[in-house]
Amino acid sequence: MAAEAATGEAWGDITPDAARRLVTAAVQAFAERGYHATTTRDIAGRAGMSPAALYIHYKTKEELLYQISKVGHQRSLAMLAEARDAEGTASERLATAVRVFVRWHAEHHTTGRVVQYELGALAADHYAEIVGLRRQSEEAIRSIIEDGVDDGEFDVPDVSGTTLAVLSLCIDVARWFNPDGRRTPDEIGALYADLVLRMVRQTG
Amino acid sequence: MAAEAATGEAWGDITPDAARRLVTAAVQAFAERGYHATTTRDIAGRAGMSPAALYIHYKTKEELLYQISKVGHQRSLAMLAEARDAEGTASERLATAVRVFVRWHAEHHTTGRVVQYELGALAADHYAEIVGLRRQSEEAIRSIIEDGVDDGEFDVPDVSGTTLAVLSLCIDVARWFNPDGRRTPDEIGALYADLVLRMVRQTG
DNA sequence: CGGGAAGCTGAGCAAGCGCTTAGACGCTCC
DNA sequence: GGAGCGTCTAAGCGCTTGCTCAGCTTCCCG
Repeated sequence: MAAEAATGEAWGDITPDAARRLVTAAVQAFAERGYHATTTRDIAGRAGMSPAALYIHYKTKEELLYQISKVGHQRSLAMLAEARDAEGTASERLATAVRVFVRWHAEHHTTGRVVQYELGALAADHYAEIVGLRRQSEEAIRSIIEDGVDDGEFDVPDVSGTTLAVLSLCIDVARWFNPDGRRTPDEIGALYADLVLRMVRQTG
Repeated sequence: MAAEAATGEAWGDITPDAARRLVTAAVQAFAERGYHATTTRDIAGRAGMSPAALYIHYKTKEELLYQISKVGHQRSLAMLAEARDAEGTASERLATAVRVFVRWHAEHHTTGRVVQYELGALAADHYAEIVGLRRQSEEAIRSIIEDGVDDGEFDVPDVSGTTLAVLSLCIDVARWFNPDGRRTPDEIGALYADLVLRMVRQTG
């Protein structure tokens, strides 16, 4: 319910209405079963239309995945870039980046699952484009960590390895997060921000 | 090459020869394309036989996935349980657990990808069995962290949340690890053991 | 040498797939 | 009022899928 509301909410700016219904239906189906196990008949059915209607709005099933993947990655990148460019110390900016990124992957864990784990089903040219967006996200995190090292706030022997680990930790939230579980997205965001700061800060 | 050798090596005790070839072929195919996108014809072809020969050794395609998943999870659990039961401080045992677990997910990243990310394709009863093994793995990590807290070595406000984060961090290595990349499995294991200790240790 | 199990193949079946087509509906605009 | 357009459906095409089966070979055991 909350999850479904969130799924819909994130795609509010897609028009016409039928196209938006198709995208949200596809997100849910892809997240539950995976791209390859999802049929176009299933997507159309969830959106309340016949199988053929899908092809009026999207040329192929893969184009639906591309749309979802592109929008999701653009949003991720925007969040991380905003945290990087904000005022404040490197610790504050890193904590914000992790908190926001993790919270998004928990709240929108269906979208996150598709965005992060169904990349391999994209066509070659679409895949290349998405990989570009991912590299920019990685650069945003790395840049904050480098600032912290330069300022003497952080003690990080392996900057790119730690960047990878931080991103990996945040992303994997989409895989295991359960909306019926004990923790809210806010709580997980706060916990992870704390854990990441411990990973990079000057040791005692 | 190294990766393929590792893929084969991990399944050395399966007989007869044809069954082992099928399993290693299935691991590679599932890891590359995912379970649903892999055809039984592809698996049989990689193992050097006709599509029909697969069904002499395994009743269904899902049974192949189950076999891979079960053996992989049993090995994971054995590694973590051994680290839990070893001599030494909680710090030493946690570092060993992470180092070994991460190294395995890097060395056997094809197997790891299948084991960790294709669970959802298992039949309901097989899935339930695997979930039991996963819970035991989680308990092993949690137990080491609890020991560290009791001994005053660790400062962990949220034990189960941190346990989840540690496991998640290790598991996700299978997703991003690239054998042609700069880092060896040993190096990643050492880096991650250090990062995890920083997450749990008393802050100075 | 003979018989039966085990391993394997070529051919193919039923079902389900992504996607297309022909045609009908309702809307706007002149 | 009817032409034109965007939206949608029922039907179905061509293909691939997981899986089966009759029959062939190979090898062990007496």
